[in-house]
Amino acid sequence: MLHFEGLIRIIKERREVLQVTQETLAELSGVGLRTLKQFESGKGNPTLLTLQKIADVLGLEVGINLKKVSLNK
Amino acid sequence: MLHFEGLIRIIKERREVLQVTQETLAELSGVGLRTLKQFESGKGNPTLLTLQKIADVLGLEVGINLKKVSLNK
DNA sequence: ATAAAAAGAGCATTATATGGCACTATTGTG
DNA sequence: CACAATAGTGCCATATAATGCTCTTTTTAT
Repeated sequence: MLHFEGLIRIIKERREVLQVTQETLAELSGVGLRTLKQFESGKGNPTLLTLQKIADVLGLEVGINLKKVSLNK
Repeated sequence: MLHFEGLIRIIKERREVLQVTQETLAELSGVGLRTLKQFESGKGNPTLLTLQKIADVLGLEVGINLKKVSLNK
């Protein structure tokens, strides 16, 4: 499972900025520690609900937007 | 499973704007028709990968952003 | 350099998402 | 209205996400 680099990066950075450990984030969000570790380490394919729970605690929100178009590719 | 109204609305609207049926979107995205139906009807909790596949075909992308702060409430 | 804290990984179990099929309901067009 | 197309649902088998436990690796602080 891979392709979630962007999302993962944002979550990790945000967690670090807020000085929250995986363990604390797991507790606060209600997501299992194992699940969080899996996701942050790039393995795993979380459900939308799991992602939302994590994001929520970090003051983030999951959204869906128009893709930015890059002309050349 | 509920709470994904926003995401669902965007996907449905976008699908309708593009005049794509659920069936076609399912085929194009590689996501099972059943899964797509579940999601759009507000039942279901798709994985991030599933959501990405759907979004991708519609020219959308899943992202995570700072929550907008509402002062009151 | 070492100890403590935090992050990652193997293994096993449980919960749940996926997806096919057949059927029903809703919507839209004549 | 009436028929066709599209959307939603029950049932069910299979795949895989979620989670806990234990252990290893990496990072951080002293």
